[in-house]
Amino acid sequence: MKPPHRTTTLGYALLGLLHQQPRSGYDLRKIFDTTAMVHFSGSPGAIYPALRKLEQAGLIRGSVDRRTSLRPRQVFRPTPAGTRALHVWLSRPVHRDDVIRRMDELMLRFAFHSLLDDEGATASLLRGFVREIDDYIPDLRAQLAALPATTPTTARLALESGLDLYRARSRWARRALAHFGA
Amino acid sequence: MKPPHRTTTLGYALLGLLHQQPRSGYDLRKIFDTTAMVHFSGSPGAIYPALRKLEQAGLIRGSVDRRTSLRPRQVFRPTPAGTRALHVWLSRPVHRDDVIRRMDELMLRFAFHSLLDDEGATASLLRGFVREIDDYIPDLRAQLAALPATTPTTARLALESGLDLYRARSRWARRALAHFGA
DNA sequence: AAAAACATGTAAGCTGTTACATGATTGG
DNA sequence: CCAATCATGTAACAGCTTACATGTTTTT
Repeated sequence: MKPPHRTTTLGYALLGLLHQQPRSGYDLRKIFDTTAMVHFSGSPGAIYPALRKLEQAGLIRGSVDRRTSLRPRQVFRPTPAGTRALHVWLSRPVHRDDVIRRMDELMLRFAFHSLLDDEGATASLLRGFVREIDDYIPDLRAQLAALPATTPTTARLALESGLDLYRARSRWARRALAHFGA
Repeated sequence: MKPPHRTTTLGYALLGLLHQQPRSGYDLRKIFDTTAMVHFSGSPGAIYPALRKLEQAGLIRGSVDRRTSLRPRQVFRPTPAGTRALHVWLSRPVHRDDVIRRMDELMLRFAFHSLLDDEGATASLLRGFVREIDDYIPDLRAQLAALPATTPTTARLALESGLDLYRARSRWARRALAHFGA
């Protein structure tokens, strides 16, 4: 029996992009290199092995395009199991750790959320987002207040910046909620 | 001849914390587990090997505390070479990639910047920060404007959130600049 | 004719994760 | 006395980076 296979954040990013339309490894690399999805590396040493793993896990399937050409390319598309895995991932509830340690993955999840085609689910994700952030903000504020008087100015300002960003995210999510009925 | 040894972001985080005061591996783990420096893992499998590497590179030196006790602890402090390496890192100019792909490291650098005790240098870092962000924002805005009409709402909103955060960072840096004369 | 972009991959090595392992001291 | 915290580490593994490797097609 195979080990369970944990899909990485990069794996879900690839799965989500392939759900939009079938693409080759090269297409995916270009996206990571040229769009705002820059925090993923478009290096071939990351993309091709990740595609291979998704294929082995049965979540995507590749097919050779332009077979006749001397420069063939392989385009990948999600299998039904891949689509299911993507839906499960998108539907995960928001936990405290998602907003503290995995904000990037959480925003990626949100970015692909439309493909669930369920405004209620998206509104629910956003409410979870707001809930966990608003729960965390007082913690940060307390940390700031508890800083010893000797704390260097830049350390204090860096923490204030973090607090600032969480407030900005909370406001953004509240505005975003307006797009989804509830 | 030894290979050059590239200090990782975690390495600089440790070096910076040890510059504030000598600490043990356990002290450092606690900091990562309980304060806003949460995006570093406090797992022993990360901390202890990282300390070992810094020691081998001659950047920190450990000394056994409470030698008599049955529960001794080893406290580390930076060597002169470690302090120099830290200063060089803190003094690096801000590049575009720092604000796009390495924002976390850049903010860590800022958080420790006070230890340079050079308000001019800190102001310069902040000006570089503002410059690169304000240079990047129009790019993001253009990407948003260039999004095809068919782009799913959540994808668009995620990109807007990113833009939002960069604006918040720019405002923060301008406010922070007021603390440093220039 | 050359450069840039297309297209796919492998190999070595480093970092970090997860899980395991051990034992001491302190507080309730 | 038991649980929590103190304190340090190792081993197996996964993942990504960097560098290398190869050849084609399009653009200048």
